[in-house]
Amino acid sequence: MEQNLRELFQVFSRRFGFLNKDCCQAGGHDISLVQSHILYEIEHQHYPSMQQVAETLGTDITTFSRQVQSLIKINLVTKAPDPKDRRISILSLTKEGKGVAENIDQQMNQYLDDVFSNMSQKEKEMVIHSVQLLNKNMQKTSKCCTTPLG
Amino acid sequence: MEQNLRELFQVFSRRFGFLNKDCCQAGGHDISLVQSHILYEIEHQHYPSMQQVAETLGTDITTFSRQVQSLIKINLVTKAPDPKDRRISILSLTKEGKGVAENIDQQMNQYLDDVFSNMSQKEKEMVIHSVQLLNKNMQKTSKCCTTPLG
DNA sequence: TTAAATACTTGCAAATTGCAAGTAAAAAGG
DNA sequence: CCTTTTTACTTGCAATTTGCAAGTATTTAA
Repeated sequence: MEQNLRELFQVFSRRFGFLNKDCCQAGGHDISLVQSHILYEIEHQHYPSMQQVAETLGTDITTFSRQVQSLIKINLVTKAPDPKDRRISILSLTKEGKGVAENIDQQMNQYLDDVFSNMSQKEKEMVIHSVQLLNKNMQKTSKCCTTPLG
Repeated sequence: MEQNLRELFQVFSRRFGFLNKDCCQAGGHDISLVQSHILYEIEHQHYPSMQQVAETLGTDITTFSRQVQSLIKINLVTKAPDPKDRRISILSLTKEGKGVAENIDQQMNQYLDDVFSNMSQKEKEMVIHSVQLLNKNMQKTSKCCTTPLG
């Protein structure tokens, strides 16, 4: 049973990874998977700094810096110095960036709806509750695999 | 609620990705994440061909070919022509490769046990059942994100 | 018995990576 | 106040990883 645990998660995680990959190519601007994750995080965090997003994604800051540059170049992201601490760069999505992020999000949710459409309401609630529980416990067990910002 | 669905999965998937990453570095030979996934799949499939594993992982076959070469070089994997069709290369783990894979697996399971240790037996069963259900339904919905070998 | 398909490998050139070493701004210490 | 240290980020560079195009070898189809 324990053995199956990792396998279960591995399969799910891979499938979800494929979904992410497919959606960032089909969805909007034909951006890379890494870029898609960056857009997602910028949208979900409240005026995050470079550090914060890089940390969340577990990316080296130098690599991240360059990825952001490329996103700025294609006009999906902007970077502005924090007025209270000018070392810090605050990231946000441009109107176009928001569009792309939303497009990806819609596609993913459409697929996920499809996945859930074969479940009963009870099952759906169970699954959601389960993953919530999983996330909560993974955060608690900070022994491993949690960047400070989780 | 729908919006939270993707977020839920995104967070879980990322955490599990970090676990995989950490474990392949701590676990055995300081191999890369990609290599860790390859070892895992070779172990779990029954005498797979190059194509099969590459397909499962969603990797381009040329990239995969080179990754396998590097794993052969460090003596974790062997490649043998299929006697029934000599175009096909059958992959298997060396004794050392099995050791590394097992090491990684133990570390991951130890972490996962830890995560589950704060749950009741009922909760644990629910979570397992949920992810099984999720996997089953994701496979069924082949619209997207499933390589032929899933 | 020749043509087409399959399984894989190599040549390249582009993209991605991370460490080391930089700049610039803020915080801490004296 | 002025110097030192720390923090946030950027660039140089060299190594790795990537995928397309074009190859070889073997098998299947015609």
